[in-house]
Amino acid sequence: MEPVSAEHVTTFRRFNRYFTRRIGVLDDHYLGQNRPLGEARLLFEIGTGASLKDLRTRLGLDAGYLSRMVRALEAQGLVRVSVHPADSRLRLAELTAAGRDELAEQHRRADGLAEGLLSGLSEEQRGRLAEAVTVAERLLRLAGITVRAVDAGSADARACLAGFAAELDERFPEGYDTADLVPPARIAVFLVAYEEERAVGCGVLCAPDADTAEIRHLWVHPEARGLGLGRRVLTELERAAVERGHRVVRLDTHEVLKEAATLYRTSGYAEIPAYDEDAHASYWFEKPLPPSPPVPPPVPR
Amino acid sequence: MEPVSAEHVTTFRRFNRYFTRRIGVLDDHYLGQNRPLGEARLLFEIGTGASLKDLRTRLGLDAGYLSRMVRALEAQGLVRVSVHPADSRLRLAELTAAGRDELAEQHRRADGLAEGLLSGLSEEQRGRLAEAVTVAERLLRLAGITVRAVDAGSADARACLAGFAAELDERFPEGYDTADLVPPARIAVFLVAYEEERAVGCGVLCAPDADTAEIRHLWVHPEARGLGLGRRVLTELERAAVERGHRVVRLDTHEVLKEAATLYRTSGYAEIPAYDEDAHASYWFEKPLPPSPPVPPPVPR
DNA sequence: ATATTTCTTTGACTTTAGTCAAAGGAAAGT
DNA sequence: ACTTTCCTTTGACTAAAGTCAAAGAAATAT
Repeated sequence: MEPVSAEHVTTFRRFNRYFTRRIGVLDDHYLGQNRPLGEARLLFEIGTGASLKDLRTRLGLDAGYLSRMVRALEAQGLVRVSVHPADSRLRLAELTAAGRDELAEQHRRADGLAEGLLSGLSEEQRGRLAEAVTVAERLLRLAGITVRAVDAGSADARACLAGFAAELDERFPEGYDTADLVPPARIAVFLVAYEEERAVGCGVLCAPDADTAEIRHLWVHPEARGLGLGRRVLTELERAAVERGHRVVRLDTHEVLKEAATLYRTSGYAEIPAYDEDAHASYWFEKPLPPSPPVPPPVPR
Repeated sequence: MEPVSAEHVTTFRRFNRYFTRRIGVLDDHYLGQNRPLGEARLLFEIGTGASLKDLRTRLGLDAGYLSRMVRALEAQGLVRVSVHPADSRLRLAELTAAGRDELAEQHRRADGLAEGLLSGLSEEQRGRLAEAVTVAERLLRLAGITVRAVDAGSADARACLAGFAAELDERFPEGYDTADLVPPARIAVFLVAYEEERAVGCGVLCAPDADTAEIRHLWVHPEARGLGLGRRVLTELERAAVERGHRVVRLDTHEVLKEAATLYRTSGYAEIPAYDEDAHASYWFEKPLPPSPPVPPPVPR
């Protein structure tokens, strides 16, 4: 959309360089006592147990290389390897007590180093640093999330709807039945947000008529909340509605979903009378859309 | 001093982990086309020219290893090596045109990646990210700076005083003569601030009498400004004064040094009448010190 | 039931990274 | 003038990291 200013690029790169030089050295994995970096990383990644396949993709390693490393850790008594119960082609790696001990020691050292570094600051400054890195992490995570239109029947789409329904079921005193989800046939656009290939949010656009679009099932995975992802998906849905030529978009929400109502109000939605008798709705909102299609974006690249 | 809260350690470590995983991969040096990381780093570090000795300490490499790598780059036509004009034991490495081209390409790629990442955010979010990383970088730099008492005649002490004098000479219309510096014999404590072994600031404590301490030549290297280092050195000087049993500390400053007066005022100093006729002073300040020695700190560790 | 795909293991490599010690030329200390 | 220290080069290594291909066992597709 907007071009990225050179100043922001410079600032960000300066930080990257400084940070990797200063802190990268104090990276957790370099603290694996006398262990080669690869093994230390592997130990860390196995954590509470993982299949070799997972480890391979997570660490981006060659299959042969990984196999040997895991066997080396096994020979050292740090890891136990078993056949995966569900699929006997897979191997499952888990830490032994000794492995957990070493990992714990690794964490203790990392804590010690971080503590040493932070001790050079006053408590107030530490607070400001903590806040700054929290903000930076949130924004970096958000920047790495992509929102894509997917088939409403795809596994990711269904997983998101299941997450959405499970959460409403918990939040509503009367529960929530997956039958109340919008039927796939009525879905015009299904957006899924991906964070590193994991589906972490969704939103559905329906088209009750040519003028009107309706947004439903806007949901963000609990682990991806607080990043501003809800707003991002909402914006993308509106963009899709504009592209499809709708002139107004409406949606409903319920008072138990406080954050939602705030999001809609601050996104230009105005409350309107009920347009249906959804049992799970207590507010109805509407927002006019700009004429479609907007000027085609200048495609910076 | 104050213990570091576990929460801050956790927050900071979480960020470290996330950042090195997400961004470390996009580290400048990994962008050295098909070049081994070591060579790419070396190319980057040579930049506008450096002695092998410098490179060795900056990169922390074995002398033999470095020598071979430089020769390899030379064989590839990226680097030119010559005898150092001032000391013929040293070798000077410089980039050739081809070397500069490759480095420029490396930078372009890094810029491109950073831009791609930032393009996932709105302009407003990018601004917030830039601000957050700027704050974080400042605080991390400050945290890495150590302030130590050194001999007033040491090279670092003299280098700082020279920097201080040169700056005043430039700022004062009438100039500043190094003869106006406090004579070494009258220096009770000389503190130097080190950032990664580089002297980046200083402060002098004199002791006109048993009750009174006087702070002079408080200075921070231009490249280390904005970190809060001036306040840090000031605090350390006051601590030294308390330890030595002084009951009050005074200092003077001049109106052309605006930042200084603000620092003193916000550090508990009150303006007092002139206690000398220093040509470079237009304000005089004083601050009472707590009784000495303060309760010995609880030494957390 | 057969072919194809997926996942892991093994063997046989290469490249990168790094260490250590000896040696020689140049500068600095005495 | 001398010894000592500093800086670089060279030889002779080792360890870590990574690649590629073949092969076998298990699951999936046809």
